[in-house]
Amino acid sequence: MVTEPGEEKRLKILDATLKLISEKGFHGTAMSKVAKEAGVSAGIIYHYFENKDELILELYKAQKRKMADAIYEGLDPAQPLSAQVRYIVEKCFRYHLTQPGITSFMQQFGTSPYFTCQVETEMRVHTKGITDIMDRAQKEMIIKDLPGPVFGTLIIDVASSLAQKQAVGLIELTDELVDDIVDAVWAAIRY
Amino acid sequence: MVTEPGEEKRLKILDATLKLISEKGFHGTAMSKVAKEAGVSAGIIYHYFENKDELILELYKAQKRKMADAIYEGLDPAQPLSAQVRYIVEKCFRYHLTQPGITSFMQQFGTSPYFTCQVETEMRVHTKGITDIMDRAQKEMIIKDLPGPVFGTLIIDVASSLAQKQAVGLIELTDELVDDIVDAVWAAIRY
Amino acid sequence: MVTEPGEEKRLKILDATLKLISEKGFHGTAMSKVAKEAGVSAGIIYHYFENKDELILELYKAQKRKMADAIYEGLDPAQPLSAQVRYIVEKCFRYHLTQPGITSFMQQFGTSPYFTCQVETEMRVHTKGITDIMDRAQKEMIIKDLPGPVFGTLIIDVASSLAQKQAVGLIELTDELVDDIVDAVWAAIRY
Amino acid sequence: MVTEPGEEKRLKILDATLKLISEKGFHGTAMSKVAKEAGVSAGIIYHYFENKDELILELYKAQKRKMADAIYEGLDPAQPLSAQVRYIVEKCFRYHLTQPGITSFMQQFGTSPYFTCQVETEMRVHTKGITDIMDRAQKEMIIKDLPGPVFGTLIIDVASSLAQKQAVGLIELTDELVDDIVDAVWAAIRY
DNA sequence: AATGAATGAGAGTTCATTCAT
DNA sequence: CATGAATGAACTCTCATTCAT
Repeated sequence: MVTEPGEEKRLKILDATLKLISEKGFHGTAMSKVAKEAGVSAGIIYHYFENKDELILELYKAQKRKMADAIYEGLDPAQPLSAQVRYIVEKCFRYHLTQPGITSFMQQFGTSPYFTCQVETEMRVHTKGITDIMDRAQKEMIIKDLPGPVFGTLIIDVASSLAQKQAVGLIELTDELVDDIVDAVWAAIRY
Repeated sequence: MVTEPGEEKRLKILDATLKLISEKGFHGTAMSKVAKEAGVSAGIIYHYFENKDELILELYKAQKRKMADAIYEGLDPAQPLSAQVRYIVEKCFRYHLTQPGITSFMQQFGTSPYFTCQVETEMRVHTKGITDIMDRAQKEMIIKDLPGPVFGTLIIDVASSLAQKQAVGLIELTDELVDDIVDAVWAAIRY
Repeated sequence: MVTEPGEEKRLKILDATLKLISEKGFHGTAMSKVAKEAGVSAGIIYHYFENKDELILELYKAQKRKMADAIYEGLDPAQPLSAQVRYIVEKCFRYHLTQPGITSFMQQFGTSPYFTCQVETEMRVHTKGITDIMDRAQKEMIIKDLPGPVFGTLIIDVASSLAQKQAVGLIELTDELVDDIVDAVWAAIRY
Repeated sequence: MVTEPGEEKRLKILDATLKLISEKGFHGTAMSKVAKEAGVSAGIIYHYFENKDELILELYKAQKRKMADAIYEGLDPAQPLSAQVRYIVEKCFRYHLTQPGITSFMQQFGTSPYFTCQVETEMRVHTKGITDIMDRAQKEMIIKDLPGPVFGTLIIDVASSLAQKQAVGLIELTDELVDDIVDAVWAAIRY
């Protein structure tokens, strides 16, 4: 058994929440709808999560972790740092563009009153793999001397903003365009 | 009289909505609270706005217009285009950083299901002053050949993302840092 | 107009609450049932009372006041103190015996976690007319030197206990029996 | 073994119920909390008790029995009847004053819709030891000619009322005060 | 005998919206 | 124009009870 039976249900609830919030927003996502979407009873959600806020917070943390892992995955430490940073930027863009649901949720969370300094600080443990590379690139004067969150904005927030604009039909992000944007972001952050 | 008495009340309602949503989010902003904050009765809101969604939409449009006007204001057509574009970028940053309430609302709107291609297209009339400059700068190969919304992301969304991170205490944006970031953004968009 | 229209609805809600709690208990009295019994919508209750606890508390205070007034009413200050005390005891018994609903509610409240020292202390203002007589009777050595709450128990709690036993059919309180019990209580408290 | 293993668990459930209801009331006492307090699973309660109402009823009966036994215990049949009655009154007061949890539960039960003529009639078997003495005292004209439940009220309900007032801090029942109250009650019931 | 995850009805409460005044 | 009491559907959350294990 890889996942216990309880864990599986927990995941179904998180998935349903992600789907609904990305489609209907926080306000449009009732717990009863989450239950229905997840195929569970309304009451059981409270067995796994203290309340709606906690459920949303847990979802955010899980997705942030997952994103960090996905971006870090495939990184070749043997490569020069500049290549590693570019890899991160590109991976970040691909990640968001291919998963509009996750992007939508993360953006809503990040712009809502849920988003606090504390939560973000807690997440640093999981993004350490990436921030370490950025820090080293900074010391080696490969990228600019800017605070970490600024890189976060230039990379993650730009990627997710664009992903959402694509989702609503404001732009079409072809592979070439993505390449150009990655180049632009690279130009922004390189020393 | 510059504003009619009715118009004044309308504005008070919009201001109250902006304040509450920026602080408490869509969910935490009840119409009754908007009324109380605006110092009007609950019923009268429906005289000025069809319903809550329409109120929020109107607020978004009004703020978008205001922002476009504020950024366009002071632009010197006599200056070289590159200077004008830099001016826009800088103005945009200052605008968001000094008005966290507006930024918070705009971001919440922009990441919510309210945000649609249609609304955004409607707004183009008001941002024309700015987009025209960007278009001309593009033709003169001062800035990259990227779709308009990409510039929108690199400038507006980056500015508002950073403004919000500052609001929750994740970064402190000193004047020098803002200059550096404007430089970085300029590096991203320049040809 | 003796009562404003809003006050009238408030009273209907309080009456409905009294009736239902006396019949079904706190647990068996849902807000929706109160609304139905009062002939109002579920939501409006929260316009008059902050929440269920507050509604119940208000009901208690109102009934306590009403009871104190009813018992005090008709008291002849010209009569000797001993007659006045006996009058109080008797009135108290009659009051509870003729209004089993009120008695049931008051008893449930008084034995529940709602009942606190603070609430009871607040009520002293309204029972002052009665407690003053008791105090004077005590000074004149007409009744025993016992703390006020002990008299409260011997008179009010005994009366309500008996009223409830009658309500469930455990005793039948004829007029003569009530007279005998009043005599017994008088024997308990007299000097 | 005095108690079988099953009986022991049954008692733990009853004890937990008593504790929680005395502290939080019927409403604030969920079966899951009873289970946790008793250190058993939620499901097993239904092996010992048909449902929550039955559990509460059983608890009441058990406590009523226990109280009757405790009060009867130590009674010396060789003593004159008047002394025996006084002994009962005093024991009753001490019992309630020293066990506020039991008193609180019994009072809540006695004032709730659980309390019926039938339940009370059933309990007569267990209080027979006491009621017999009262009956004999009545025949010998030591105490007044009042129905049994009236004595119940004057003794038990007065005792529990006072115990609760002490529990919430409305009075402090010193030994001397208790003696005085017992005297008062005796004055009420004696012929 | 024992567990505790699961159910689902129903609780308290909120809130967008209406409408008599 | 303006009020705010009133509505009632919908929300979050709880809990007595069941049942597969």
